[in-house]
Amino acid sequence: MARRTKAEAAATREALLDAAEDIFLERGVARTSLEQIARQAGMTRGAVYWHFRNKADLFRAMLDRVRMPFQELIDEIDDPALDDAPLEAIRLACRQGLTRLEQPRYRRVHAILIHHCEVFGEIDPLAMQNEIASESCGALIEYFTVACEYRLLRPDITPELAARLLQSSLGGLFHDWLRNHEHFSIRERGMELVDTLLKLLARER
Amino acid sequence: MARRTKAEAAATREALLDAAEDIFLERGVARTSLEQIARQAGMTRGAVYWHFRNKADLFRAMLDRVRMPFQELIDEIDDPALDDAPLEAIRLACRQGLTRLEQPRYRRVHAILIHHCEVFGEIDPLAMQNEIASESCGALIEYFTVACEYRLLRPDITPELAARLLQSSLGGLFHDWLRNHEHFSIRERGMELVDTLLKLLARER
DNA sequence: CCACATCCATACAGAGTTGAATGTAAAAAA
DNA sequence: TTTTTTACATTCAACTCTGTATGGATGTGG
Repeated sequence: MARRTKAEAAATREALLDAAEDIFLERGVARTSLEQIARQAGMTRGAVYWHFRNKADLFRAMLDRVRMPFQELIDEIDDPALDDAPLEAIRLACRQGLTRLEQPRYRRVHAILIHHCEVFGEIDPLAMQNEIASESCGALIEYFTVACEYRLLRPDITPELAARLLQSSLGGLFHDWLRNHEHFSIRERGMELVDTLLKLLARER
Repeated sequence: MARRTKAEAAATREALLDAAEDIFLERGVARTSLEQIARQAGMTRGAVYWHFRNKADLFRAMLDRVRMPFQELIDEIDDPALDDAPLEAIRLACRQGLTRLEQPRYRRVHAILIHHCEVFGEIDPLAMQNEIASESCGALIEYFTVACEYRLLRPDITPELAARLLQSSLGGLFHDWLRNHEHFSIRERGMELVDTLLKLLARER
């Protein structure tokens, strides 16, 4: 086989990651060999070992394609009016995140991370999930705290409790949806949850 | 090695299942060999293959030790007054389930099922999770429907929405707790969620 | 007390996977 | 153009795990 152009090489790298997503999702991470990934991409294991040190390295690269920090979601909305409307900011951030999750790549990679991989090598998916969860929960608490200071919350609800409620609800819904995404739309049902929860948590007026 | 007494044989079977829980939880299902399980139990693979057909069979046996259907939780409470107080029935059933989850064996096996195993052989953990989820959600909807007929719910909340909200919240909390159970008590925080949600969902009076 | 079934250890063959070594043709650098 | 590097394919040795076959000692039923 001949050497490829730089662009072609980058393309095979992406093809390998695509193939990994496919087979990881189908058979689970542990039970797929690098040979299967290579063949799915029309390559051999030589290509895999050229682009990645081993399976853990490939896995990390796969995850790197779908990072999504919470603050970034807020920034994307980019509406200065949201500084004075924390509950609306939460609502829009959730909408932004839920919408992005509907992109096939995001859904598939998260499904792999949560449902189709165990601890292996230097990779600890549970630690990654913990990072994501605690980061998003921390951001939620901040916004709910502002909402509390603005007297937007019911007086018997603390910001921490509100944040935990919302985060648990979305987390549970997220897990259910990842198990069978064809049954419902995560964006629709997620926003249904968010809207009702925010309505219930908000001070009556 | 000599043949053991019937009771001794049953004990080694349990010891093998205990050992499997230990190592499955530590290294994940896929990466633990039957040899490791046997050695952890002080046996060899011969014992494993005598008591179980293969790893999938052993896995099933491990799960069989912790079945917990929703209706059974209600029955355990056994209070006829609950027929007329569906919201209180839900509350107590949740408390019962959350309490049981704090038993180490239940926690560990569910952690394995949800976070430490992929699809393998004839075993599909996602299908099992789906069964559990849909069963409990169905039961919740029934009780919330009764509550709705009794005018116990806010008029803008449907039974389905209430059930989904509660189930998502508990599911999300459950996942978080399984990832790091030493950070908080599932029973306490779970009941906190349940109580606030039921309070928010109930009709004001 | 005898024969047999049971409970487990040991040994073995086979398959699958990994990582590294080596080969190689073309792209890129000189 | 020549040289070097790149981007893979191919091959090989080592390891691990599985399933099964076999053996042996001892409970257990008759």
